[in-house]
Amino acid sequence: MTINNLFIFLYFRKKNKHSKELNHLIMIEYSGQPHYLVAVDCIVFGFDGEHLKILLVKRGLEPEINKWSLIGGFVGAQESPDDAANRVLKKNTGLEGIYLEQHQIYGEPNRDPIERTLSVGYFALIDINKYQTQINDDYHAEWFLINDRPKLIFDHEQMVIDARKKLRYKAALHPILFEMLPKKFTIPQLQILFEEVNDTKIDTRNFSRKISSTGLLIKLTEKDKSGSKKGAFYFKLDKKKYTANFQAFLNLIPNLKL
Amino acid sequence: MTINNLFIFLYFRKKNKHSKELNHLIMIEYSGQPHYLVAVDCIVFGFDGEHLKILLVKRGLEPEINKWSLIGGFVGAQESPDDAANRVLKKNTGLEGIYLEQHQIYGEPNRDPIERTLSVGYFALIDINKYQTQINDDYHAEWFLINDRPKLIFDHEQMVIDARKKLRYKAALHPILFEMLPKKFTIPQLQILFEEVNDTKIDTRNFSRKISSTGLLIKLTEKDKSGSKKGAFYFKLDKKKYTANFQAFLNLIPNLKL
DNA sequence: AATTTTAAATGTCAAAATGACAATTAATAA
DNA sequence: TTATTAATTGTCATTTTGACATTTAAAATT
Repeated sequence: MTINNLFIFLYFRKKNKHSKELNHLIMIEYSGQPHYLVAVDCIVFGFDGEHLKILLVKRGLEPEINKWSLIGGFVGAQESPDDAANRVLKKNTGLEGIYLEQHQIYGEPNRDPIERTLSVGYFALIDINKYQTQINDDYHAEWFLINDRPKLIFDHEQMVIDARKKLRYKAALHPILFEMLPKKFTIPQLQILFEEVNDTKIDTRNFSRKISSTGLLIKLTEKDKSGSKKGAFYFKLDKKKYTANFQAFLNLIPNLKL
Repeated sequence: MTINNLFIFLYFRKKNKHSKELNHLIMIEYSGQPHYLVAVDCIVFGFDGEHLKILLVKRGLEPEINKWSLIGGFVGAQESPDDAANRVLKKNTGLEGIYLEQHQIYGEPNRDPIERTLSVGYFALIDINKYQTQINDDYHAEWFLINDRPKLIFDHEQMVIDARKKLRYKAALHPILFEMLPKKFTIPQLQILFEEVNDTKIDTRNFSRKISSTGLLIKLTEKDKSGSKKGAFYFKLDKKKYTANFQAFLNLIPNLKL
């Protein structure tokens, strides 16, 4: 009998002094159940202005030590899975307040060869530039092109595939891709990001019309001259409208097939 | 040291005979982690032709025995959470092959007062008529109007709220509501279901135009005379198109706000 | 048998959104 | 001054949408 099970027993002894039957029932139904490790794994997406990337780390524990893996960790006793995901993200990127979304649970009995572990998959979107300023090599994290990533441990490969699909889905309906851009960005930059995520070319004219019609962008006076002679105007998000319209549909991808 | 932890130790003794350091690392990082119970809870939606309903059961174990709860159970050692959800659904409804979708994990440290338990929330859609033929009273399951349900245990109340929101979201984009209708159904029936789920009135003419334009329905020669003198034609799903277009957007709700 | 009743099915039209395509503009480089 | 390059803005036919009205089929009533 483990400590946990003992605790249950005492708890109901106290509450139900006169019911032996009840104590018995608890022991069967609740305490006899198997316990598992619970982990979180984060698929961290970034955008370098040209391509979609993911952040991977070299795993620091057995099994599969030194193999590339998603950023993850076990869920501690005093934290929720969401808490755990935020914690490991901060540990590995130095960033707080990252856009983080619970995605799917991975729970095949033998997905971890050592011991049964269920993993809650998250996907995270971060501004790659923010990260680079805070980079420290303590955790051997590294950005990879999404289409040129190393083999990953366990079922992490599947997690990346699933998360990418979900990112595409979500980004078609909600303005989440801004999370991967700097505060000031240009329309051409934004379009490249959409094209990368959806693996498609978008007509420049129709794209900017749709983006403008959302009313989410505020045009700045400054221009980004790095990409062309003419320069492209910077925009920033209208945060009030962003929050208010987050659930609104955008449909930025023509002839969308998911 | 529990049996599980011992197992890990031996596993790496064997694989890494010459590395004491490695064995040490495993014990810290892997075995020292807390283990939790993992459960599934299913929000089962049904439609009786007039109103949206959910299926609840009287809980058969402490704590909160005899209180109303979602259909749930612990994840067994040899099954995935998906397996577990299908198992408990079959046990409580007699039905197999139910539409089932992983929804969200509920993992606040103190959500279960006895012992830390994480629960994977699922939502399920079933044809309420199919169920009624197989009903047995062994598990005290009962249908409740979604808007007139009893108080639920733990965080099940929140689960229902979340699942309902998700159902609405999903149903706006994908043809999932057919899962709650009999094989033969009429357009007016379908419309009432959409109205129930979205808590709104839809214009009859525009609705049938949109539904027709999906190409998902096949008109039958038979009519349902129960609702009117004229009778409404039965339709059935074009299963090939249903499967092929499942991911396609429908946007059946005008002025949708999620 | 003709008429009434009821809900189902179909029709109209102006406004908005979409997709395909081309011309103009602002800045630097030659 | 001109050429070059990418950013920006524009046109138009087609489709989709939302608001609204009429017709139709069958049973019930007179």
